[in-house]
Amino acid sequence: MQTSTTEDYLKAIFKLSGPSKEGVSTNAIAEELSTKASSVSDMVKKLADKGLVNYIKYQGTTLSKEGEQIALHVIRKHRLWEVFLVEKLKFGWDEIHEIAEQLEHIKSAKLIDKLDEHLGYPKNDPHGDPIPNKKGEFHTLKKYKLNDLSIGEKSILIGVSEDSKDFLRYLDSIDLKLGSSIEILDFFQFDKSLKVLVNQK
Amino acid sequence: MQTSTTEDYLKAIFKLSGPSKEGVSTNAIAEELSTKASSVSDMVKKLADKGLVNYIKYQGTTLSKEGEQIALHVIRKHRLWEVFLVEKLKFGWDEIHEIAEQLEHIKSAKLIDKLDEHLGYPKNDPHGDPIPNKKGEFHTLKKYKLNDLSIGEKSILIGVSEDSKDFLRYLDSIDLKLGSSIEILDFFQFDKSLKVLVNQK
DNA sequence: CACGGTATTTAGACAAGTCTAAATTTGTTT
DNA sequence: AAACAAATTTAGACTTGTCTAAATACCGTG
Repeated sequence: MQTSTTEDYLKAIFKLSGPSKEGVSTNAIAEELSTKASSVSDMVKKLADKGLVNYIKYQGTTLSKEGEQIALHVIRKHRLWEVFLVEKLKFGWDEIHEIAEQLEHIKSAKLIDKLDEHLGYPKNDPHGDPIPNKKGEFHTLKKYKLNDLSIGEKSILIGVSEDSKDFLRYLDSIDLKLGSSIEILDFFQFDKSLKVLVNQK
Repeated sequence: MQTSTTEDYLKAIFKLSGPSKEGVSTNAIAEELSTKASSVSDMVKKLADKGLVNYIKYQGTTLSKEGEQIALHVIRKHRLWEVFLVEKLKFGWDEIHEIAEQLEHIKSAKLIDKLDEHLGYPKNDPHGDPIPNKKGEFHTLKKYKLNDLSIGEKSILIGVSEDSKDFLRYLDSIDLKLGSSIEILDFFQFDKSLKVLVNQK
């Protein structure tokens, strides 16, 4: 059983791993986890010893199959708890990250199964990010773009003080559902807005 | 902010503190926490430095006012999560302790307030033990006896495979509610049953 | 291709908690 | 009151993860 620090590292490496198989840099991990590069250097060595990552000196780190499974499982837990906090406890979507960051480390497979059931098997968290299933599957490509989109839209939501459920409803209204084709056309840095192509229009 | 180890120690000391003000023995704490006496000896010294316990060498440990408040707050969290696990996630009452043992260390005052509200401000956990309020109050004397009773009854419940809600209903049926006078008349070691006086009869 | 700057790794130290083994205190028994 | 056993504490070591400072590797530019 891994420590919560191990889980944090695997999650960070997963988050920083682009679609390419490039190794994630030590500095990037350090920044993501608000720690020092030297600490990361130590840790990835240990994670490599446990077979959770592939690490080559000076060339960065990638997740092993097992490491990726663990990362996906932690992300699943994080996102399910976020749904719980918003849907059941009525938290604002902007307050939940820090709490879910703790809850994601609770160890009990049965707990997560029951939580999933209790929430009605949600497919996305309150930010619109997809929730991996028990096997860690979540259709990488399609959902990756949805993920990007949600980040862009989030900034706008802050401006108009909308709840994320409204955001999800908005997505419905523009006919954006699972399976819709999306293409990011442009990204405006000055206001963080996105121009996207939905279903060819 | 205290570590979860600190919280475990304070909770253990609280649990082992009888109604008297006797110091809790190092060995008793070690057994309760499945650790060694030497580790406990080290830790209580550190807890004393932080003002959370009163510790006199060779004479045991008691909680300070602040230490007791923290212990009660942890117990409050533990019991609220137990209610959640049974009432909302439909866990059996015998599966919840280990999970609540982890959940009790989650840090967020707002989370507990909202959880309490979501559960309808329950006064007792699924084992019948009282849930301290936000101030840590839970009417020590009266509830202490209820607590003892629930431990005795728990053994019986295991025998007949009853749910704790049934147990609470049973309590109602014999007219035992908050405020009823209770006196433990006898305790039979061989089958762990209790003979009690309820409302003078 | 050498140079300087950045990224990364190594070395040594530290904090929290734990353990084993040895020393000390307490308390009981005669 | 002396002696022994049980409880407790101390001493020293270990683990996990972190940090600072110093050493080393990598890489783009001249």
